[in-house]
Amino acid sequence: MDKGISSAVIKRLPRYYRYLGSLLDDGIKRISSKDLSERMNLTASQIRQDLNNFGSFGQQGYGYNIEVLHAEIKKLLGLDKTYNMIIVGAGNIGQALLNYINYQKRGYNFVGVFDKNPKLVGLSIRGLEIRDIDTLEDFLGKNKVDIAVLSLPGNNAEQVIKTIVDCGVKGIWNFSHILPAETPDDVIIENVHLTDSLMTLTYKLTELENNKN
Amino acid sequence: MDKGISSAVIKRLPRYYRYLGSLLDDGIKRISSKDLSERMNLTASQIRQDLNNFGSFGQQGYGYNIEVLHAEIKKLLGLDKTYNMIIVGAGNIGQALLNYINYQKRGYNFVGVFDKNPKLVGLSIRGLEIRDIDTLEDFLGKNKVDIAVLSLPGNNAEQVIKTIVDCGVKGIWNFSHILPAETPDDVIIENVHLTDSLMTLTYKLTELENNKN
DNA sequence: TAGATTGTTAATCGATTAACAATC
DNA sequence: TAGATTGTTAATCGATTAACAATC
Repeated sequence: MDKGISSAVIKRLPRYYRYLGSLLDDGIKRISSKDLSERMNLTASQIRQDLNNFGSFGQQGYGYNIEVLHAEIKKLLGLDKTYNMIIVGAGNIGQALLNYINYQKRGYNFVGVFDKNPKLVGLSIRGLEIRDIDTLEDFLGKNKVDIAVLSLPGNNAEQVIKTIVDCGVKGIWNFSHILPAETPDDVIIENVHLTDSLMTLTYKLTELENNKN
Repeated sequence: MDKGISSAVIKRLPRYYRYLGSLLDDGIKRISSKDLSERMNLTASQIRQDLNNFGSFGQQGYGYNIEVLHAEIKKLLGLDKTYNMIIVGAGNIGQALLNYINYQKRGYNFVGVFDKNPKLVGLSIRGLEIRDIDTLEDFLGKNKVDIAVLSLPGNNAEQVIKTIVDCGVKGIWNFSHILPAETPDDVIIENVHLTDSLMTLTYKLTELENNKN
């Protein structure tokens, strides 16, 4: 039913959600597409177009009820549900995510942390014992896991992805540097390339420098 | 001179750089736009268009010399230079980045880490002593810093951004949740919203679920 | 040379912006 | 009611794809 929404629109949804959340925190009740567009640095037209992909959430002459719109987008993003998650790779990034995402108090339920380093296995972070990665397959057979976070070095990631996919996990949040292999259509992989982001920054810094001369 | 390159193209540059690096590692010497397009899941046309924004790096009948092209893109991304960097916020994310980016052995030079938590101040990570955030302004007055990494809670970030900008730092890699304030045109802020990425994943998982029914 | 593949122009496609009737 | 602002259609803009002459 929601099929065919352009990915440009989808990528803006979390941003709408953040801005609306912040307006809610400020106790603001309603907003027009024009006001929102000025805050978000978009056009009012684009906001209305984006939202109308999903429904008619506004009211002529009034604008949008922020609470309602926020809740609608929350639902669209699937944030009204809870997700069982595991972290594969308990290094700094894995630990950072465990602390950080937990803190957000959304519906993210961490049910397991895995690592292959014997020095880490057995330790606990945030009340979760780090398990040996060799027990991953067994664990996945016994527990429902919706999302696996891959925060381990790239060379190990390939085999882990295979295991995870074979065990029926549908969502992969991939911080590893592996180049995407073939995965089934019904598995969603979201790749995070932090270095890409840093390179974009250095590109722009370089451009700035060049334009000065 | 490089002014006016579309941001869609710029965002693809790091990806080209990664793929070419991986080909280099595999000892491959040359590649045609067609072959590369199949590996990267783009069209050959798009690759040629993208590259020709910056110059003519290929050769008819031959394709592209991978080593040359990789080096060219490296230069475009400003990765042939070195950057002095500081981390503001020595929590999990800050520490993860310090370890992780260092490991990459590119030209990223961490020259300082700051936090306001007295329990952290004075400790060392990766040979860098964590300094009190109150000494940030003083430090910036005495040291050239190109990029500041903001990995601290949003509520503190606003004041820190002001200090950093006032002290002439031109690049900000922002992991905090602050909504972007006004900054001068010659300051580049690259915002990383990890939760946005996770929300995109849950959106797609939800879409998948909906389409099944 | 013949084949391969680029660089580049033209055609197409999709996304953003503008305009406005509908209506709260 | 009059003013404000939506939802939506049409116009514009920009990015991607196709085509092909140039040339290694």
